Amino acid sequence: MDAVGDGTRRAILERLLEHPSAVGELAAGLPVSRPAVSQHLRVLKQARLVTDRQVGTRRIYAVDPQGVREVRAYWERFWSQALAHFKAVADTEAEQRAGSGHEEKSDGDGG
Amino acid sequence: MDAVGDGTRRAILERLLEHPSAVGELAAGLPVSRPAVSQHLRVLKQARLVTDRQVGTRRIYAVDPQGVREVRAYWERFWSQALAHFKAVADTEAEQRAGSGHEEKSDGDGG
DNA sequence: TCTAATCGTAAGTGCTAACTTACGGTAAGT
DNA sequence: ACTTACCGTAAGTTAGCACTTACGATTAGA
Repeated sequence: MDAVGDGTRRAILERLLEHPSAVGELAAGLPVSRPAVSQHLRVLKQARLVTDRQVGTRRIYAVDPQGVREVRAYWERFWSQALAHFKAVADTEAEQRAGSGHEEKSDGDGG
Repeated sequence: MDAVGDGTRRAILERLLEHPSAVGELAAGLPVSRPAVSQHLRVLKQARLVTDRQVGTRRIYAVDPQGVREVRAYWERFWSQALAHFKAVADTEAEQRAGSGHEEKSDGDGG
């Protein structure tokens, strides 16, 4: 969750989705230093979103599809429950109104 | 995204999913002050996750199911693409492995 | 108009985390 | 063994955010 909350980490994830990469390669394509990327990768690794393996002096990071599925499932469940709950309540309230019209109000605030 | 990244905001959303509430009511059930809730509601409103309407001196906030659907769709698309992309790449690499090894290329960075 | 109730906003504070520089460690080549 | 390449981590700095207190604005009632 926190893992995908940061923009840089999402950029890293996007890169890794295309193909596994070493830390230096990732840093070269991002506006942050190599240690910063390394630290982000640590967070992603703790979140089980990436895996790493050593190849010579380099460390290749790759997306862990299993972790992606888990995070995705978590959020899908969250949103689904949210919508389901809302739908149920809206339905109950509609019955309670029993004939009263439902109106969506717009705040009209421009920003 | 940022909107649901904070725990307090998620708590507010959970409360609002049960039924629309005024700011004071929300604050009374949370361990933060009323202004804090008000600021969180501002973020949720900017994210189109809640709507508000004035009732007397009170302001009633409610979940905007349309916004919830949009945010949900955004993330579902994100994760789906991620998994789809990964699957495609994994498949391609599997074919490549069938004939030759896959080697990561290095490009010297200036440091 | 005066008072009570409710809310948003401004100003200021504390904590988290993202970032950089500096350093040490490991692997490969000569 | 020496050098080069690549990386993770520690230490320190800085920016952002969540929170609180203080204040002004709006609405309802007498």
